[in-house]
Amino acid sequence: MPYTTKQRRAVLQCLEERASDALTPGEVAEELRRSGSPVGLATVYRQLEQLESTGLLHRIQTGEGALYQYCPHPSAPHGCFLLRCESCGRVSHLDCGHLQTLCDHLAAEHHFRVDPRQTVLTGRCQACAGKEALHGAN
Amino acid sequence: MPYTTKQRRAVLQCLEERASDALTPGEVAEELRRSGSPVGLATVYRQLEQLESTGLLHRIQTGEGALYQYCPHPSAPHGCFLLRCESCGRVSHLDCGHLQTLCDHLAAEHHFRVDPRQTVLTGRCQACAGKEALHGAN
DNA sequence: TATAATATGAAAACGATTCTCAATTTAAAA
DNA sequence: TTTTAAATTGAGAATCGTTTTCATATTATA
Repeated sequence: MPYTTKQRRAVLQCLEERASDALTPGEVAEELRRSGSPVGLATVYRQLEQLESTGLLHRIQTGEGALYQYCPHPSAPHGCFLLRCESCGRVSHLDCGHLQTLCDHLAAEHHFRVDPRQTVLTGRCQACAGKEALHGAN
Repeated sequence: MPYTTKQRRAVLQCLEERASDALTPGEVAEELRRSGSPVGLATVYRQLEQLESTGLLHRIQTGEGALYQYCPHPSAPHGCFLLRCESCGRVSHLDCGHLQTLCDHLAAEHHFRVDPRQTVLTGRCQACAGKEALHGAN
């Protein structure tokens, strides 16, 4: 059974305080160092993995590595989906009936059970879509 | 402007012949070596990247690295979504009106434009969901 | 052909992540 | 409280996927 260590609490608190950001393990370690409670990078990795497996954190896999973000409603009945803007990197949470409807449809008609915890809808947020319409598209 | 080299053709042909599989760059290189037209790993990476950017290949990012799969309909009007079974790893293509409806809804109500080419719906296919119901869940 | 632009491949470099292992901390038992 | 066994820590080494380097080879064009 896992022990409750001060490193574990520090990692979770760090992500809770920056609940609107998705951070890399390195950024978490740096943040903790600056705030005066340094945690070894290996331990940061270990704790992030454990906290994710219990549902307290979201994990977002990008081409450059993993991001972790605090999960605001860890015990939602059906989990929640993530929207990630590939331009600014921001991740937002989406709890929308239409998505549930789609998942039901996929299960019934396409024999596929989507796992919301593993699925990230990637695209453009409004702000970034607007900017790119002005300047040259990307 | 890119040249049409024999390595480029070999990489694309390799993935076309195994259109139902998502392969790692290393697996592509190995396959080519075995089939008698070896291509350097660095070149495999370069060609996969280019072929993906033209829409001929899908790219799926996993925790262990990237997978590439032949795209059966590269010029679909709205792109297509991918379903990936996190148990057996198989990737299937989904061209479904319900998904388009959802994307329209997200754009209209949530101000977010999903990019199908960047989005992978991860979950369990029927076969794997069935197996796991029998044996211990995973 | 001659040439200029582009691609190749082997090896080195790189960066994210995992592993190793001795030292430390935790939680529960005595 | 002390003891004890299990679990965690952290620094550095190791691993692994990917990118870069650069001299050589290939491609398309003049």
